Amino acid sequence: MGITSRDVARLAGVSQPTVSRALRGDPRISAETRRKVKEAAEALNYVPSEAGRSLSTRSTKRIGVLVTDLTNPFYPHLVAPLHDELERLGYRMMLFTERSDEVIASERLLDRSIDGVVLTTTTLDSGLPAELRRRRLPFVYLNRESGTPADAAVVDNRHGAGLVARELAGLGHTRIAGIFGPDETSTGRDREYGFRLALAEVGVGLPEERVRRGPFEYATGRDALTELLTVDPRPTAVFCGNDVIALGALDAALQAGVRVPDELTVIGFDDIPMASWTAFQLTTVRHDLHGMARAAARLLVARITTPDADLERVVYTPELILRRTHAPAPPD
Amino acid sequence: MGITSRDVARLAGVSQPTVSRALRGDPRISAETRRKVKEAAEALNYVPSEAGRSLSTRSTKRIGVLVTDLTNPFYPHLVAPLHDELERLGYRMMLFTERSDEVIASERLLDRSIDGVVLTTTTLDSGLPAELRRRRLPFVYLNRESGTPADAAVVDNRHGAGLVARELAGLGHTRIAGIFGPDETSTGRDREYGFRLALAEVGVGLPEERVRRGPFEYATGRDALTELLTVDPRPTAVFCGNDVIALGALDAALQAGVRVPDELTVIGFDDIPMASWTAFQLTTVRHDLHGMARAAARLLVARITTPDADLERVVYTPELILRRTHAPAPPD
DNA sequence: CCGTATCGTGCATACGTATGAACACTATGC
DNA sequence: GCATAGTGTTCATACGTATGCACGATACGG
Repeated sequence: MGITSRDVARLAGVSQPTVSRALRGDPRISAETRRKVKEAAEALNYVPSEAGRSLSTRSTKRIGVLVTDLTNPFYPHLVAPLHDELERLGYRMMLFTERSDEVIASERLLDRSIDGVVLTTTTLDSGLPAELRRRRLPFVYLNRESGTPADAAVVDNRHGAGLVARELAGLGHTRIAGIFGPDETSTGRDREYGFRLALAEVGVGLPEERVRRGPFEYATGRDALTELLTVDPRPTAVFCGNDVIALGALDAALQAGVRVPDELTVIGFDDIPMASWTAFQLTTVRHDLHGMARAAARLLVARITTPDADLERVVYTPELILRRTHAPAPPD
Repeated sequence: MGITSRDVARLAGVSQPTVSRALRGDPRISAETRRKVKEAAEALNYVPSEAGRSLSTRSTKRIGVLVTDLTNPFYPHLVAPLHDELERLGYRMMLFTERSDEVIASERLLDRSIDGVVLTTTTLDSGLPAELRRRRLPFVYLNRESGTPADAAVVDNRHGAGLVARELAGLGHTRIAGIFGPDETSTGRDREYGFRLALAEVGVGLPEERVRRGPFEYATGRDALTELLTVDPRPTAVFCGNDVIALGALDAALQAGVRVPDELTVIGFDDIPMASWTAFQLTTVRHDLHGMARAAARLLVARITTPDADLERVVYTPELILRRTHAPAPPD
């Protein structure tokens, strides 16, 4: 069924290795032979077998990308530029979407069907990074990271959260709430830590009763804010672990009839495109999402090419984007 | 570097073929031998090479999925269940996101690195389906389809659009507008056609000046509605080719200070989760998005298994979901 | 006690490409 | 006119798994 290099060789009147070399651009093949081979390949619609090539070269030019949940509006903004950059570098993307890292670990990543892995949603307690390291399968952290050392493309989450804390303090807020990501993620933990640290510096407290944590999802923000609105006295501002949580919070406020920003300030993190929709106009922390994804692709490919180079960590510095969901603290 | 079946064979004191058979569950292998082999494989952390297997079996257990743009909130709701169902059926997903089908065609799909293809965003003028057919690479249409016959999992778009037309007519709207998808997509065309047909039946016109078309994106709805609001007299209702366009339209109305639904009725199509957010409460046409994606996976796998079976077409019937963006036509 | 099933395993090989090494052949220099 | 260098191609083989076929071992019936 499939046309092989041998078929091309027969038609072109050369040997199979010559076909391989001619098509791969080996300089030792004469222009004349190359022309003949290319013509024959064209005529037969020859496409080299990926499996054959992989087996021979021990490289698949494929990268595995792990993401928990594509329907979360955040991840596509990471995956899309990652995909494009990988293609640009001559690699293809294999997407693995699983709730937990562990499920994927052994079989699926280790059958030599991929040359490397991009981890976008690792948790700090995941055994996967260590396992990949042990197996010498190159990988890179994107967005989140964990204790096992590896190349990484991440945001300075603490700094970004600090910007928010100081802005809120400057607006006179003192009853501040937080809806953070999971404590077992670096993004969840660092954003909370940076926020607390900066608040403490300006003398504002963040009691546990005004703190909620959960997955970086719409439902987390919606449900958490609904709860927080019942706390008495009610918080006047809430910092959300990411934009998606913030959108959930905005929705809950709308539902509850609480006016944003007059009665409640809401601030997110990431600045995904939806944050700028008229319906939301979310004040948030912006960072170079696309650049970060592309950097991860480059780091990984570099690691595959030169496995023993020093580890590299690309850290993006975020900035505060002031839209319409923040306002001075209302008088009591 | 990689552990091969030969290494396992050596440790277990059997031949390489026996390892292959034992691990694949060949009934001819004795329980005792199988135990020995499994132990050895375990001890060495053996994982069979995907390339070796593919080369030998001429099957990769991989499916290519073509999607134009993951950052469009619609597609993840198609891709996620598709991914899960494919995994359930023992296949992995390779994602190809490209603006145009053509780019992908030859090399990337035809190097025998995938066993089949799911087309989610084919255009009617794409040459890809015919090419795949010619090359005998199994494929299935999901969501959209085109002239080249193949298995398909789709929605009865005309019916759904008809529901909207009749609802609008029942609410007394006469100055109706439409923001449809691209004319070269089956979903764009069928939804427009079904809408026009049903409107004609109830004697309502849809003049070209109140019609816009564009990609199924937020920006399309936003920009098109901004324009439509300048048409005099202004339309009192607008049907959007999908929910994402409708969200753009809602945002444009908000921006322009036009109250929905009092001054303008907006109706979408698909009922993606965001449509039910409090900020939108979009009236729309619901269909079984997940079921459709799973059906496509099953159809494709069936086609791969039995290439000569009759073509199958799974058509889902949609229903109207009345939320808060529709109202009776305002008095002139 | 031998022939014959039956069962379990090994042997040989196929799958398609890539590549080091060998081998022709031509051109060059003395 | 012969050794030498350089060029273009073929030969042989590796990569890792799966599978048809042959073959040895065991059990069983006659």
